[in-house]
Amino acid sequence: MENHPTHFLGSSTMPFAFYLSPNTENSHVTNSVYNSNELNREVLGSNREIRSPIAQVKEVSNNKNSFMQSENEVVKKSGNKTGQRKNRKPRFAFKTRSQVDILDDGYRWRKYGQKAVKNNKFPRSYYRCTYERCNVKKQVQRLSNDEGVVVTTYEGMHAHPVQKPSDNFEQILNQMQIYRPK
DNA sequence: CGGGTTTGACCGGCGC
DNA sequence: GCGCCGGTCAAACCCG
Repeated sequence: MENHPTHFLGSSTMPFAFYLSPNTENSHVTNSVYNSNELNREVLGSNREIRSPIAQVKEVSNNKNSFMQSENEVVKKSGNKTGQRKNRKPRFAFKTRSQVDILDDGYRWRKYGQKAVKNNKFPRSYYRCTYERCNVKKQVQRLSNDEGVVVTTYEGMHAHPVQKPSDNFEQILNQMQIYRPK
């Protein structure tokens, strides 16, 4: 994983709807935030040097999901010439304290890979949105030092409605959707 | 049978 | 160039 300069997003710009489904009753979200340094170390298991200065970690003061954006701007590494970076999409990650790995966010995901993570006893799972031509991906992984915490990283944004109807949780969904930027 | 998961192979970027 | 590493592919497999 390369350097992803991180831009912490305020809670008013949540790019996707998120809600907890009835079968994740053991879940509740934490309110701590990682920047990409910590992400690299703790989540991605990388101990390589951090190269890019990033936004400060900010504690979220409410009880909502905490998340961050890791944006793929062009960051010139030392001695790098013309940016031959490829299409890296923005990433949004947040931590959730949950017993289950699969957080139901209303979209349908198909798992396409799983990899062991260095310095982590838990594997990382890769998912892709099954909506036609929707390219949103996410990866889910559990922290090895705090196995009650699940980190979900979204890549890209859905440009389509949620596919899964939510019965009595629809209100929560709608509440969360007010944070969607136009 | 259709859709999702598993899992080893494969690929491309990067550091040495 | 070589090997490591994160990410993806895809065939086999599983399951309702």
